[in-house]
Amino acid sequence: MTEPNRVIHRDVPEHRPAAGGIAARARAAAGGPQYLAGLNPEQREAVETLDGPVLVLAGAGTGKTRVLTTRIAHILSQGRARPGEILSVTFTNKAAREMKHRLGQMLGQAVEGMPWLGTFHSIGGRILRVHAELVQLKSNFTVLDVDDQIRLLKQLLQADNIDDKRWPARMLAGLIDGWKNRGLTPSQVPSGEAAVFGNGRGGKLYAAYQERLKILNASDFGDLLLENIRIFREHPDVLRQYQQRFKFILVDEYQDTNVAQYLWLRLLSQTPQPSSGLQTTSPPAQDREQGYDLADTFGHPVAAASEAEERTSPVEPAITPKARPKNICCVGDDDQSIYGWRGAEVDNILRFEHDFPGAKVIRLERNYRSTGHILAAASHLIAHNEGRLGKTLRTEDEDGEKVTVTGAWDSEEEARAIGEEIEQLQRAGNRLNEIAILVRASFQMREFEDRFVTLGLPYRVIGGPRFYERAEIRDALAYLRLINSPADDLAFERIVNVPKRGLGDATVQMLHDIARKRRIPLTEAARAVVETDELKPKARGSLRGLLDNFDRWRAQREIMPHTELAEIVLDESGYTEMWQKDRSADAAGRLENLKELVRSMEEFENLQGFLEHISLVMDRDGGPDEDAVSVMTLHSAKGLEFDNVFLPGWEEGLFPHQRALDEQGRAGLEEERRLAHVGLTRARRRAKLYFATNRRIHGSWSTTIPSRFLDELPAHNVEITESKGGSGWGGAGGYGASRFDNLDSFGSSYATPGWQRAQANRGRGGFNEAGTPYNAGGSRTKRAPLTIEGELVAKSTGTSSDFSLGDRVFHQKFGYGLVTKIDGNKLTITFDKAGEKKVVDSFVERV
DNA sequence: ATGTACAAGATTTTT
DNA sequence: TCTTGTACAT
Repeated sequence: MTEPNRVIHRDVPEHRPAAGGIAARARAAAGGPQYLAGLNPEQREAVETLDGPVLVLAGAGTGKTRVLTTRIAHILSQGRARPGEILSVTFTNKAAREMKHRLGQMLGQAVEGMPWLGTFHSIGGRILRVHAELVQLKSNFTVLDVDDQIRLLKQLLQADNIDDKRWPARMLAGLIDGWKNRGLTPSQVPSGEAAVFGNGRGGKLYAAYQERLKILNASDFGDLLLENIRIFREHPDVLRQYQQRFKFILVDEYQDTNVAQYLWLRLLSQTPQPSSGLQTTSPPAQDREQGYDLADTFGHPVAAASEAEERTSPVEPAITPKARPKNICCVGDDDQSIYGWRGAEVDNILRFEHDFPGAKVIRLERNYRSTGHILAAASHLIAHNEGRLGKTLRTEDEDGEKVTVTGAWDSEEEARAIGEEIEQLQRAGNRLNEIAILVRASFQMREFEDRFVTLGLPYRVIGGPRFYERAEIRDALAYLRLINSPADDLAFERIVNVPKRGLGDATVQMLHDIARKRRIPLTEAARAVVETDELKPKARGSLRGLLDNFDRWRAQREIMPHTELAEIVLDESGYTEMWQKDRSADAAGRLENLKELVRSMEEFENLQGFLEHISLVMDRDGGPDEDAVSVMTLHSAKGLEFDNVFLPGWEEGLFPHQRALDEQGRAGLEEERRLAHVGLTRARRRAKLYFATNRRIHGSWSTTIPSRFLDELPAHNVEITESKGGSGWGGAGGYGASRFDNLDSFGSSYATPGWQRAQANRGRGGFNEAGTPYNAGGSRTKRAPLTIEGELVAKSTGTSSDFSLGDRVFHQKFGYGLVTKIDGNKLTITFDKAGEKKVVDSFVERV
């Protein structure tokens, strides 16, 4: 083994002696411990309790991030640690950036000396790079993303002639990912899942996958942490170094950590024994039972290669009374755990006190974000969950406006109603940046986009494909990756025929066969093949040309700046040209993105540095900050806040999502409810809930019933409104009042779906399907008489659609037209002026 | 090697 | 209904 100490020093430049001055600077910048002044007593305690493990149970809007940043400032200011001795992990890059930004504001320059600030994966990756040789990698390994992972698996499946259509590579990738998140070896995987790989063969495929990763000098995201854990287990001296280095550990969003992250944290957070090295005792029995046993976990990811090593089981660091956990501070909210489906363990936070003996639990319960009504509604809703630690949030803000609940006929009307409310808010002086629409599933977004385009309302969709996930960026990066590391098969494969150069599947397949048989990377295989006659002359020439290009670029790399090299590569490879020739609408945008990519390279010293950054950190930065409504999923809204929040689609089957209920049962329901809680608590001043009675699911119309979560809201804080602005299902006079009775008042009528009752009781024609649970696939032919204020009075029908093909109709907005297609209540009409449109039959009138 | 026709499947998503 | 991926023909 090399001398990790030295290596680490190279890797951590901020650890120079000058760092000691930071505490002083920090104190000066903050004017003494004045930064503590604005904190309430709870927050202050969370900041100042520096000794021993601390769990901060922080509800929504209680100043979590502020506590974490202030805590770091406090540690520095007290001289308890130097920047390099603090490890702060967050869940997302976004959160890490936010933290860094705030620290910068608080400490000025000092933040530059704060290197161990980032996500689990980025920090894990960083440690792994330093000790790469311990897992038989070179330190410049590439990190595969999901896409690469899937393609690698496809290759392996193909090579092994495993062609099981039920389990395509993408699903296998998902499984492997899941296993790694849970810290499992193939042998520990639940039999149902293991069967996917076939008996015995499963291990082989997995082993082949891991082996191939090593040959390609690559790692997937799961391994960034798992290999870390392995190194820590097998090389106690390395572990001890990091244990000694990190005097303080801070973790944000602890409720979202998965098992691998948990294990990693637990290893790092122990105090090493000063005298006799690490304890070798076994972990507590409870851990073993619950599958958290460190010793059992992931001896070696490559099953075949590991057998020998596993028997010489290394010493197992464990938390014992002697090796006490030290200054770890985890911040989280069990009520905001919404990532269970991807391996997050709420249990981690629920078990904190058990895992870290002597832990102090501090609750932050004063909410600084939302008004009284919103907070009350959210708290009452979440109180229906059983498995929670329990917090009672309070606010000193005014009650504000009640949470509104609005019913709409269908999703289109829902979008229209929300659009009009937004315009109203805008007229009243609200900035669009302070308005968000949070949906459960991304397919809901389209309806809003359509509507906003019509209205000319600026909007932005958050959480679309990230910058670096775009095809053109990934292609360009593949070129650069391949220059940097010739062994990068996935990069090679990605660009070997992009732009088209006559090297199709057959050629690539051949290269694969050679590469795998000889256990060499594709590039080397290509080099070998070019020397033979195995390829047709045309393909051979083409491949040779490509290899020559790369040789030239690699040579140029030494003598020219990397940005210039990038431009040359994109140019000479014909890649830029390919998009220039492309006539499709987004080609210009793609070229623009490529320029942006080159521009972003300027910040880095060299190609290597840039690529390392890319694989772990690069994130699309929000574009220019123009005023626009945000549309996003509830999941991506976590951690954000807006004055006005619209929450459409509160219907059974959609929210709570049917699949969550089917697959996770009660746990699934509780997670959905937490999601609802997260949604509500994003709002500062106004929260507006919507449900539609009809929604199109996979193309066919279904009648839906309002979400049970609506029943779980406290009547006192909620107002039932009509769908506004000429779109409601009118005549809601007595409707509101009757609903109030059905809203939940603490502890009562949880089981009775009041909304369903209310609907059934209305006794209005047309709602004959209301209350019928979720009949997917049923096409709706009967409908209610609609009073559309300001528009038309729709037809009252007791029978099926009154329109027939060829009917001449009138529409308020589009004018006169001809019915050309009928689909349930959706009509396709060719309007005289507006052209062909799809319209709900209630908005047109036969003339 | 590339274009077209048809079937299947369609939450949430970070690194 | 619409997208995506695979099978097949050119």
